[in-house]
Amino acid sequence: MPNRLRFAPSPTGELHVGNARTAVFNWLFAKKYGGTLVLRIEDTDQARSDSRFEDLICRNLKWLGLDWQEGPDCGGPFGPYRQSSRTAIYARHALSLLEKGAAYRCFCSEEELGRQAREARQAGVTWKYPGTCRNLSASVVAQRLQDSHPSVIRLRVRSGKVVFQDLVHGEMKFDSAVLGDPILVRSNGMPTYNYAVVVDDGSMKISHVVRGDDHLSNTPRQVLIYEALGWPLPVFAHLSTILGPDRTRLSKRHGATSLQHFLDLGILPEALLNYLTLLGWAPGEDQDEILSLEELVASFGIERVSKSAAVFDVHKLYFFNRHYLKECEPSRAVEWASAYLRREGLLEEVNSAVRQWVGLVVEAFLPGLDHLSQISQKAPQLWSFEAEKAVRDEGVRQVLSLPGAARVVDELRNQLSHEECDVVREWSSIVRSVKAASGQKGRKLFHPIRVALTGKDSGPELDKLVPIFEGGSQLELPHRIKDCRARVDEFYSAMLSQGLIPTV
RNA sequence: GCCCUCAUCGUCUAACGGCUAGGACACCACUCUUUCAAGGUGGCGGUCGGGGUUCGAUUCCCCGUGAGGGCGCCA
Repeated sequence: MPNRLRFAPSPTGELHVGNARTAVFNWLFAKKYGGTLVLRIEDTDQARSDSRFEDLICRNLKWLGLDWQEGPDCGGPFGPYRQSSRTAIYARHALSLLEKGAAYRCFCSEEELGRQAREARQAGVTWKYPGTCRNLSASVVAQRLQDSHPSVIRLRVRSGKVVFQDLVHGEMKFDSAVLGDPILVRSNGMPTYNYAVVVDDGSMKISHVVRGDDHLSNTPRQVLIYEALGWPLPVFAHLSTILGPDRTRLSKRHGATSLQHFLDLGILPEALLNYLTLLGWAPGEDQDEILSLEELVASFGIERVSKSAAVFDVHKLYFFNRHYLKECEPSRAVEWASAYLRREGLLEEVNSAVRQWVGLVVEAFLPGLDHLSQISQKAPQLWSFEAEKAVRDEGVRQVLSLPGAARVVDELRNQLSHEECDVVREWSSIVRSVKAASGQKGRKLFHPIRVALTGKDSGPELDKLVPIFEGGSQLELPHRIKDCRARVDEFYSAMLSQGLIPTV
């Protein structure tokens, strides 16, 4: 029998990393052991479902690098793949259960049952459906239906143990005595979740149900529905929950949790995929944790999946992202970075000259970035050079108090003042000349140069910044970038006005 | 309240019942460097508590404790 896996999100919001991880494990399972992955949209909650989210979820999954063989977008032999278009199927099977006597109609009112449940809870007693309508005679049922008395369809739960196999937890055994007869079909004719999944998984011939362990307690109920339908049980694999740093279920209040959010942040999909896989799974003794898509598939094994809940640690995600950012094709980072800079209004038209220049910017700032959107915090310093303000900065002042600092700035200004000098090409010889003329070397040489050029006491390497300043000053940008000469001149004047240049 | 699940450094995890409980992230220190990063080297740090079984328990069993989930005409 071929392996058939499924991922079944509800289109009620953006795809959460917890659900994405479930999708990843399903996908890995299908790739590793060979199998078909089915995407099914669980949109029976009409009030909260929105096709906009369905579209977004699909796009985000593809962005992560996942693919599926059957689904609402690509069709397949077991469709339709949206629960909202499967109501006839649910109704048909419900009818057959009714005929078999495996299910029955219940006319108890929602209010009455709700009242009982509340009272029981207050009294501290466990409540389950008492089975009032379990054994109504056929004529009574017919009469009430005739009177259009509203009714639901309930499963007739058998007594005894319920057993199923779970690849993560092993054999699971439950006593059906704690279960009340669950509702299969609501009074409005819509199926309940537990019933719809079973009908879908069964009729789509799903062989392995890999999902979150929040469904573990519902599984016995579902197993009984499989039994009633006379269908073979799939093998289950219940994945542990992902928690926030406070050890509660990861949710919106923990901040960034959706795939779309990480995409916007400038997290590379391969980094997120690698991290998500490592949440609740480890490749084994002494194996590197940095794993490509192919390596992940090769070393994955469902039997190594952890049973305990895992805390989502954004620092480790950033670690992977830094790694993949350094490895990634430069053009990819440049495209992405350009988008961020355009959003900040720092770029307009991105032609090939601009693109080349952004390449330099990315190369200069990349080593310090956790995620690419940080470029929009770092890069603006290329534009915002204010010498007057800079010389009042404490860090800068400290640099300028180094012996010979003023001399270095003065010499640098002299060197840059030659009309026909190509600053980028001659940068190292300019530095050499400043060094010779000022008699300074090491930090006493480079530090003053840095502050005069950038107005800051730290930042990317000067060798990388100089081409960025010079190149940037030649480009048609929304805001002009000052070249080295303008910077040093300005800085020198500011020093003069602050009395930082000793008069000789 | 009842039912279910889970429990190794701060976090993610590894360890046929048997080496000094291993690795990764984070953190700290050192190193490299013109600075901040990045890189390199090293360090700190853990088997939830109590009972058993055993020559020997992180591992098996029981009892606590803690955490998460389920008990809906939500998914």
